[in-house]
Amino acid sequence: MQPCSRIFALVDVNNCYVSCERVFNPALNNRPVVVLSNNDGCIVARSAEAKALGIKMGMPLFEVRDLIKQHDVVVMSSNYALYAEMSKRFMAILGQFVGPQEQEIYSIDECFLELTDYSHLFNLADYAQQMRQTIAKWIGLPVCVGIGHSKTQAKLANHFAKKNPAFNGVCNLLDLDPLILEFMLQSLDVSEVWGVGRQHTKKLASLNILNALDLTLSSPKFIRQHFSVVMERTVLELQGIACIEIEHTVPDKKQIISSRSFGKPVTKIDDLREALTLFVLRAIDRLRSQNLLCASIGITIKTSRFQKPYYHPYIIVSLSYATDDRLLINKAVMHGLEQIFKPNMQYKHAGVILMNIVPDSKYLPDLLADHDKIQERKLLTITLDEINNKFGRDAVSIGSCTFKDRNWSMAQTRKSPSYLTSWNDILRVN
DNA sequence: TCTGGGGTCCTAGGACCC
DNA sequence: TCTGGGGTCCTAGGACCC
Repeated sequence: MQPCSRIFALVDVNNCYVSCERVFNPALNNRPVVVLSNNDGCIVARSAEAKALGIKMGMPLFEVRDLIKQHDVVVMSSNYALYAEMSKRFMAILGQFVGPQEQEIYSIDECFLELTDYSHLFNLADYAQQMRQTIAKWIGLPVCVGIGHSKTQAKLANHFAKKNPAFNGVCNLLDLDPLILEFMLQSLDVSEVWGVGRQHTKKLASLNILNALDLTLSSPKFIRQHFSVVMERTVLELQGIACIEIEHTVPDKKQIISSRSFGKPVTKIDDLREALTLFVLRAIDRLRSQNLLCASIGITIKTSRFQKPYYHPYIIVSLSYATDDRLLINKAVMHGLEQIFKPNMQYKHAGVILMNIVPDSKYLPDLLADHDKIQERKLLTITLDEINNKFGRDAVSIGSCTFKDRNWSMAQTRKSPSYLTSWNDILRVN
């Protein structure tokens, strides 16, 4: 074990949504419980008891109706506001165990920690047990912790911690006997590895890579030839070489989706208009809450994918400038809808996607100060007001900037009403 | 009859510019 | 008249994640 190798942990709430419900309703303890998706259509969370009955993640409710009746399974609609609040507290508690740079909120119920600097201060398994106990005591949620030399290893270890009670909720790969680890990897289907989905599982099988050990022992180069850099990284990570960093700050969204399935099929364009208008409002709320603007919008409507013919058109409407204006965006969405709407169809789903997202102009000073932090393509928008206030010049610009050797080059998009040709132009007027 | 919602990244290929 | 290559940008599609 090299002294310089990094150490990561993944902390994960067990059966998150069910566990959150149980905190406020202890009568649910020791009973099979499932939580449903938005339209009460699918199962999105299951208690251990429900899993034991063979109820699978993502199953449509109607397929397990009999099982549910037979075993008196508690069925609940989801309450995302509750889960989000519990998640916030869960993350805050973990924040007391590491520095802000060492914590990544990965999803509502998962948190990566970097523990590299703690291994000489604490026994890491004990430290992880402390986290578990604190979370259990303060907010009543059960969690498991996996520890390894990379995020992928930490994920794997977390899986082991959950499946094998002997670990008592904490699995530290670094402490494991190599032979036992090898056996565990061999017993684990390759599809359980983080980053390996259904399609890749099939392809890996054709290459005779069937379990986690096979993949760990594969040559990264060989894997790169058959897959992409993503899978190559997965192999390296499995081998204990950290390739994926902790993201301690939440990056700006690159797209914001608001979409829903309809309980009953929708046939009239007016009903779609109504639904899409609501989605626009929801999406813009999220856009604004993060001080972002968007410059194009995707509109999608779909018939049931379980029925033929499956009609699922998609259109992108570009705006001439980045905005968060409700009326403007809604108008664009209505326009797009008219392009793709076909009558006599049974629509089951619709959605709005805000794209081409850029920071609100109020971040411009930060961008100026930190411009060497921006390494690659990044959309930069400067509004008319911003230019007037800051630079006293009447200009509007939307464009992609490429950062090269501390010089900005700016390529205007076709849509720009007018544009500045270089970053220096802006600096000069200043 | 009933089948979730919200994201990211990578790659390939075409358009376009110089 | 014919012919080129490097580079960027954009999009679609496919894969993955929770």
